[in-house]
Amino acid sequence: MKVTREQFAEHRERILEVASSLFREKGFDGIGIADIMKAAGLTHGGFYRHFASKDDLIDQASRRALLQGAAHWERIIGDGNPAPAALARLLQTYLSEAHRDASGKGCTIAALGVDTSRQQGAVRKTFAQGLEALVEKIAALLPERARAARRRRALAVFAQMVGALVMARAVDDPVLSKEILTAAASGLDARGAG
Amino acid sequence: MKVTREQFAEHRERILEVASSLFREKGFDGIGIADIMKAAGLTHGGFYRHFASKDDLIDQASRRALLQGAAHWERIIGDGNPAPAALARLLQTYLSEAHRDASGKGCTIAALGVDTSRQQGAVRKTFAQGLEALVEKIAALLPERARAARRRRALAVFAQMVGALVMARAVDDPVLSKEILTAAASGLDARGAG
DNA sequence: TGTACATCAGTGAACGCGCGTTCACTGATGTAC
DNA sequence: TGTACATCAGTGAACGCGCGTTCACTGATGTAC
Repeated sequence: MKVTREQFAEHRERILEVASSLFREKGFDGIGIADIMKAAGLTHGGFYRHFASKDDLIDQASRRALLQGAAHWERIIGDGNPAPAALARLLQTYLSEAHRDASGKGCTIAALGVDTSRQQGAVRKTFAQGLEALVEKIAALLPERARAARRRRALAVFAQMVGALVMARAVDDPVLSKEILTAAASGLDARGAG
Repeated sequence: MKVTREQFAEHRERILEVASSLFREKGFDGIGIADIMKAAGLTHGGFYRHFASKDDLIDQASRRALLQGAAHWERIIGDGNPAPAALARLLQTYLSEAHRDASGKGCTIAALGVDTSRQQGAVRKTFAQGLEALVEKIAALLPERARAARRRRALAVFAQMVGALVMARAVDDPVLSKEILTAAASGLDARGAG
């Protein structure tokens, strides 16, 4: 049966929300339309009233996840003063066991970057834009005078964050996993202060 | 028809070789048994004479890819003297556009780390062991006196390498992609020399 | 404000397809004598 | 060394299953009057 315009919009939001989480958890290939719709409290047939295809959902859900990630970073960073403390807060949160164990609610770059590199179409551009936004937030917290130097180091810092999370999630040994997170955090803290 | 013992062993090697490459390129879910066997010059039916299941192949192909990766690193590093030059060589190779564009022949951690974190079973242990081996090779090139400090920084350095490769592959903008690789390389070079 | 009706969001069965896996069969291998 | 035969690697059809997508249908919505 038809639903109100508001309900339709709510359903769409719910599908995007659920999809952005399940994609991050299980990968683009690891979760199907039917399960996403079920998780959103709907049946799979109605999916195509909201999205043109799974690829369309992949792009839009990724965009949403990246935007929410940037908003989350903003909350952690606050006004960004003092910068070293704000950067330390970001690193501590990002390189935590909690973040490692909650991929569905966590960083989209770390969770879906590899999946995206295997994808063709709109998602790859969406990812580049999402990545740029996060890199800029890191750059704003770095001490270098020159804008180019800040950006260069922001890219390196973010790479280390993403790589550490990917590695910490891949290994099965909890001691090694924690060691990876700690090593990356301490390495970046030491530099962030300099 | 039956084949000689040597041919059987060759076929097994060829399946592993092809699988280790195709998995890295397309992910564990992105390539099927039939296509792997076809790429190895065989038909899919014979697969189960060689491996118990796809999961079994995933584990064994990953192990092979990780071992070959370690061997490749050894060739790049050489005798490891002088250490800063050896580390610089490793970074230059790892963070090259060639490596970025050849995921099927490249680093298994960067290509399949995220896939592995979604997997359960033997692969995750295989990955932890493979990762340990690579980290040790980096640690041996670092200047820190204390073993623990070398290991800590080796983990951080490797995280940055992996993250940079993942990010460089995910974005569609070739300028940004190259920028990521360069930023990570210069960041690590500066520290490696210190 | 009330009524008639076109619209369309949602349902669930059905579609074709590709997947991992199984199976009967083939015929070369390699062993027993 | 030669022969008979059990073994088994490889083939290709077939299996059940889950996937993305389509479709006829339902009935509440929201618009035209």
